[in-house]
Amino acid sequence: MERQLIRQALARSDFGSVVTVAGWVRTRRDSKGGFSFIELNDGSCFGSIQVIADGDLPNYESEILRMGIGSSAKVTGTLTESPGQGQSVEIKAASIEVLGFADPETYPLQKKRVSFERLREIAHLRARTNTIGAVTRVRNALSYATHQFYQERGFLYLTAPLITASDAEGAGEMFRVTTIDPANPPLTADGAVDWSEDFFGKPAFLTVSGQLSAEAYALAVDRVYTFGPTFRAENSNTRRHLAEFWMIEPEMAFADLSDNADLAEDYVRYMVRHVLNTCGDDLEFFAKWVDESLMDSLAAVVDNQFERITYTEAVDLLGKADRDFEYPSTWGSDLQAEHERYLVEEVFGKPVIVTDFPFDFKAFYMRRNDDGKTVAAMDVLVPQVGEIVGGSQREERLDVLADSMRIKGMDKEHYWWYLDLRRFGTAPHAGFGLGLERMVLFTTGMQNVRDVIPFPRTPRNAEF
RNA sequence: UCCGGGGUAGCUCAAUUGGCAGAGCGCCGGACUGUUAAUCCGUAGGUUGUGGGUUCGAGUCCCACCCCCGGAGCCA
Repeated sequence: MERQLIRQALARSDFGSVVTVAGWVRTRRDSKGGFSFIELNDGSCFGSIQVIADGDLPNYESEILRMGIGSSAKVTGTLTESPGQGQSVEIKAASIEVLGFADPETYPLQKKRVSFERLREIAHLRARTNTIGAVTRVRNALSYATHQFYQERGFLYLTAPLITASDAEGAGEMFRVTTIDPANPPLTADGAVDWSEDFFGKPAFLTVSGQLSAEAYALAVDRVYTFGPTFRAENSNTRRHLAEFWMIEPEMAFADLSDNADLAEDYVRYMVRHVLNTCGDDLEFFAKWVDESLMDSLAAVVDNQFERITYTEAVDLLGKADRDFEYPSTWGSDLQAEHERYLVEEVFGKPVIVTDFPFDFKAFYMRRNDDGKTVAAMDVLVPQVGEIVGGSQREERLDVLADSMRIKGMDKEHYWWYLDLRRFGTAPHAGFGLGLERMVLFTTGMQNVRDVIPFPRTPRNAEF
């Protein structure tokens, strides 16, 4: 007898057929009429399947009545139309094989709602909850849609290295990768750690971005995307930041900032459509229990063009705003979170792409505009989450790039190969990074990135 | 890292001026029921984050530290 996923069994209507499913008990309700209702879930879909366990079953008293929430079982029985409310299909069990009991005294999940904070402490079990199960399926759908979107458009999937010897990729503090024994490091003559003795013969770190690698490949095979983990050793304690997170970074040759913004907008809309098409039950759950405005937010992405404004226009809008900000916005200072939220949530009510930021507070690789003050950068901002995409047209002119690096105080020697890309057959190109966890937040209405990645890494937290 | 809030039963929380540590839910036992976050009755369940201090007496006041959450910064 072939076992089926519960998703497949629930979709059937050939009542009378024999089916086999397996999963974990979500609830058990006993009837002293001599039988029990067992809701079994295997994570293949939001719903559980109701199993009717009759008292005649040989192991009814000995096992089934001891089978609490979290127990695992394999059930074979007859698919029947359910007379009860809340489900159309159920299984009248012919046999129930208990695979693993879960002691209700010590099993940490209960039928009642458990706080997200508590679930983080039992991250190895939290995927068995409605919410985290739904998050897991949406996250998967976004990943699938990502590959589909880029593959359809001729982008090559690029596996960028996770270990880098660039000591500054321009995006925050880095984790060091070393094989040196910290208790007994090799030392130079002046007593400092001798990194030339380390595994790579120089200091090495976990990557903060695959962008530089992606640029090299885009300037050879036209368009690529990376999709992998990224690491930031910042002491960030917010609901939007992780020390290890997943980022998708497309990079296109022969493309400018406008092409880049088009790609980002198409990509985000593509993902939202895919989730709407494939995760209906999960979204319904989020809209009911997590974020009542979720469907409106998603509809705003599908039905509208994103608003596009320049940084300068944004500062003007903020200056005219009829409200007080904690920090005033002046041209030349970066937009504060409160400014971004005002623009996205109050002025436009849909995603906003802000472009052309001042050179002073943006990265060295961004292409300098003709005005001499701004660079061809862009941020995509969405309601609730804020910045979900950051990108730019890259500086393809060797002399300008070298000048920008000089102004930013960077050592050109470390970037010799990056400069080579401009020295030999340079071309206009552009790309961006999209944070997967932030995208999951946006598509689920969840509030905290720590709840939308399987095992979150944050300062002082890497238990699982 | 900075600012604010918090840490009391398995979970979510209460505890007046410093005066006998409580409730709901869950678990367990019983009743009842084609049930749906079932309902009703009952039992058990505590090193009040850690370490000091003040006091006849500290969950409560003082000092130090740890951890969690939210906001800010860093950014995706």
